[in-house]
Amino acid sequence: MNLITNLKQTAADSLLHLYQVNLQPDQVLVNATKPEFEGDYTIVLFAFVKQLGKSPDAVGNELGTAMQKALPSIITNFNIVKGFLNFTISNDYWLEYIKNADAKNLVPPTTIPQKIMVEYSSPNTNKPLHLGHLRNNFLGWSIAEILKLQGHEVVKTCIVNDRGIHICKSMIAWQLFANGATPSSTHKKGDHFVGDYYVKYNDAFKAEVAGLVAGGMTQELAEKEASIFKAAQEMLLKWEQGDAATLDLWKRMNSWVYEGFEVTYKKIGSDFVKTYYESNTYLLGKELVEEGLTKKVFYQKEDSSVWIDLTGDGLDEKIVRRKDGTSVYMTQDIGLAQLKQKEFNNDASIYVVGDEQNYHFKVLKLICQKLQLPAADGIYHLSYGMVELPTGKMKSREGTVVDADDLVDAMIAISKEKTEALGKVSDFTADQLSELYNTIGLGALKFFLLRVDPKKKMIFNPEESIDFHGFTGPFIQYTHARIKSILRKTGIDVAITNNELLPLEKQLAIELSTFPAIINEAAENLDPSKVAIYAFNLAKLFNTFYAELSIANAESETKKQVRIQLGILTAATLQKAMSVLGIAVPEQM
RNA sequence: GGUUCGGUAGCUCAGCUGGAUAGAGCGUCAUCCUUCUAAGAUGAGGGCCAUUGGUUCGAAUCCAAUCCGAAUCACCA
Repeated sequence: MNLITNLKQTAADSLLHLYQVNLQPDQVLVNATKPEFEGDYTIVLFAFVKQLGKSPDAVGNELGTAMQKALPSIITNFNIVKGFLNFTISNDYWLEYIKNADAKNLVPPTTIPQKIMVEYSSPNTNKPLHLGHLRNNFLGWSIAEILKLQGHEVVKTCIVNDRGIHICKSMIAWQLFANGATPSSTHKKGDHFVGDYYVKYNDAFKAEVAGLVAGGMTQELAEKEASIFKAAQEMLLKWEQGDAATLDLWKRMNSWVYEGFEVTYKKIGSDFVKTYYESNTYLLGKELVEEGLTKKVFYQKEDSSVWIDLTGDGLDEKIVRRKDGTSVYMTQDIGLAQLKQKEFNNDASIYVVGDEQNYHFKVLKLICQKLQLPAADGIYHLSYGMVELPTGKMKSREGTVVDADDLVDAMIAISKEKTEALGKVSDFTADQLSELYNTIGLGALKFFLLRVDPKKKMIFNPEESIDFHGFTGPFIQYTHARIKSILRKTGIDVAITNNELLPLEKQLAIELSTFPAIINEAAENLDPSKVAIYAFNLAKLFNTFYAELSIANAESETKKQVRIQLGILTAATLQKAMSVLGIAVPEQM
């Protein structure tokens, strides 16, 4: 049992015994003691003082005495300051912790493992990935790894938006302007190649509309009448009718895009167990509409369109089938949820999707629950805020989109520059160097995007490059490399003997011991930033430790042994924490 | 207009299941490399925690109202 849980439980037991008050252990507030006071952990007494009608000092004394008696090997001392009961934890307790902690198994597996699906990335096949996709990918990948670390089985999936009018737009533009050019004939990455034609479509569209407006048409009408737009609409119709030539072109252009995505995913480390394509799933959910009508979850209007009334749940009415019998987005998603459930039988399903779709996922979950689909209660929306520029939202039409490939390459280039300037890796081979630059560049980028609470929107300023100092990935990578450098010199065979721990040694042990709780918190809140913040605090603490105390040249052999073990545990914890963020830590940098 | 989310240091963010003097990083200034990696450490400076009221022994944290910003309320996905 971890120490804080133990203290809470003991406090609850003691209170019951002393005063016959029945409290849940979680109702007892146990905090780390503020550094300016003596002790390690603090119980706030005010909560019970009132119902007991005693003074805080009296309660503190009685509770402190009882708890010390109950945990004689753990609590060595206590004091009371203004309603705060401070406990000092025994040296031996922490020494035992340091001795027994297993660097290879830092997080105990959950007792109730589940099968959890994480859907993330969801690219469109008409343009390359951008900064927003990076946040999505890193979040999805990370939350999957956090759940895995807890012992859950995780299925990573991706839904590709590969059909619709926007895809037809790049297809039309390619027909009109490409002259048969391909990614290989132009030496362009496939997704960028297709993206360029999407831009070309928009330019041509805009020009045509401007011409029509100049000829006296209203803007609105011109947008509908533009021939290039009509061509795209026609193409969508042909696609839906299964026209062979259209499907050929569609497949061909999509395959270019997938080749490009493949490169990017490989570089940033995204992987999926199963990829769903909207072209296969967009007709799903039709039977569910029938089922919903039978169950009277849905109802039909006079025009024969089908709706669900969610006004009782504080939401609006929502259409689930058009009057022409076709599905809408919501219907597809219900159908896809059912399909995923059938194929993988998952207990829970996490959707990593931007916060603009909060309403959609609220409705999705509600409808699935009302239809009594299995695991409907296990639907979670990991909603994240947009990445914005100092000038506001990124807009592809205005060319203010930060391209994923460009950004990743820029980060790697910067890490190369900085590493060369420091000149600490002269013994590396060319391959090792390029791997190191990747590790550091991507580490900086991933950490930058993951260190912020996902649900908050964040601002990225392309003018200021992402930092490599302070609260950053490279800082933590550096701390890891630093520890490894020491351990290469000292060796890692340790024998811990009786020993007094110095404050910094103890502090480090305490910080290390909270890692499993941090992973839990991150998993419960679907929030990798908790792990990022923890890794930073641990690295910072180690660096203070490093500046104050020598490991290799410790005052005594017993001290040296303890510090080597602390080094091993810190390095392992940093490595593990960073690994669930998708960030590798180098041995040397 | 309804709903949801946000407003904390010059900037980017923690803290929000109420607790002791509100924390980091960047930036600014100062100090520390003949001793384990200075991508580091130490210190200084910087705050009406949007505003106003309420609950409480105690409020950045909970409640209410107001102001500002964003998203959404599509038979687009």
